Amino acid sequence: MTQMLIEKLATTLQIPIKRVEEFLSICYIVTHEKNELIEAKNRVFDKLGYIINGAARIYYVNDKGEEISYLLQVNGDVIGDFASYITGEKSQAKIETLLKTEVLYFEKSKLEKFIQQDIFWLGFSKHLSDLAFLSAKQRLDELFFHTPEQRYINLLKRSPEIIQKIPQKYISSYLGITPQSLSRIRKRIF
Amino acid sequence: MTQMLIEKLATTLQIPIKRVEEFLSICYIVTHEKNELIEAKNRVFDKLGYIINGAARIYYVNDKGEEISYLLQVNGDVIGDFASYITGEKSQAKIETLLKTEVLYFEKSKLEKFIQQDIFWLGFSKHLSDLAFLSAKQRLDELFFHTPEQRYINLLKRSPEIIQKIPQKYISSYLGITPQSLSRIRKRIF
DNA sequence: CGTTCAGTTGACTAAGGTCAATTCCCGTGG
DNA sequence: CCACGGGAATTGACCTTAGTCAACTGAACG
Repeated sequence: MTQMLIEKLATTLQIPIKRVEEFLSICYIVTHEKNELIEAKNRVFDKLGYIINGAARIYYVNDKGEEISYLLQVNGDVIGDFASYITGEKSQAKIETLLKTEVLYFEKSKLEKFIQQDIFWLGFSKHLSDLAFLSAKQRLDELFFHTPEQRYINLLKRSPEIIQKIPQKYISSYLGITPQSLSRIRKRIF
Repeated sequence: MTQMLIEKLATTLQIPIKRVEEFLSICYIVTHEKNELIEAKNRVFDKLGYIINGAARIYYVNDKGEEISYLLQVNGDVIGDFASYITGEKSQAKIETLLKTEVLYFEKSKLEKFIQQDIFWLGFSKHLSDLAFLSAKQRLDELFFHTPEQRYINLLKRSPEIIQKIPQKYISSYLGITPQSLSRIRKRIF
């Protein structure tokens, strides 16, 4: 475990280094191969992951069998279905790596044990919910207030990493449009 | 304070009646007139409200001066900007009642005092964040997976109360379309 | 080389946006 | 009681943009 990762987690999670070290005692790292299906649908998400290095997509398959990319996650992003994590209900989401990807996982049950031992972790747990809310709201705002073209331009600015790492067909789906439309938008804005 | 309201809150918040009674000690009720601007923009939301009876819209004004209805809230819904509530940052949202509306408010600072006295309220506070996340995700899914027409049909099913109480111009904005388009959708689906 | 799949391009369709005119509804004042 | 005014809702004509289906290009890989 590098010092850099610890510091980054401290910043992201807004907790002291000491606490990060404590937290890491219930974490484990898995290295996934490229294009590995790491979560199938119809299961309860009893853990969350943090991408140390790599890229993944969280997607759904609709009734026509089309895959719809709900989220594209890169370094520092979370993977999992937070709704399933908090409600304990089954998730329809599937997760696939797009590159060789190192993920730091922790299990809900372990965090719950922590909470029983030290109330600090309940506050931490609330903070996770707050972060999940804020990122859902951000994505919601993006969809609600902007056109696909604006969303693509915003994505270019906000996350060049996604543009770089992830094939266009997934990006178009994430933006809520077809690959053809994305291709035309790209043509239009240059 | 009616018994019915207490029971409803116990269900909504998923806490025992005893706790609801305790919670109500830091709450107060305000009755707003119809079409009252109850929150201007550029302020921090240090409280949240629960609509006992009535209707309100949470909206933004874009750079063209157009009002965009972000949320339409009726009986049992929350009013406020949860993002501003948790981050302490200023909100661009404005809130206006659409009917004479009774709202149950509580202040963040009061809840924080509660938390210091009894850890139960930290769990409660996390639960609020979870609920906020789930409703943001629900709205996000609605926007991401469905067309405006489907969204209107879903709204008809999910909340006839909104259709009844709230003028179409706000509903169209909430759905992300113009009043003209909503009018055409209504024509189309009958 | 040939296969495969991502990405692009073209022709056409569908749906929502825009602008303007009209109708409907409702409250108010003569 | 009726006429009028004003805003909401509808309708029409036209525009813009994304979807669809199909063909083509290009790069990666065996």
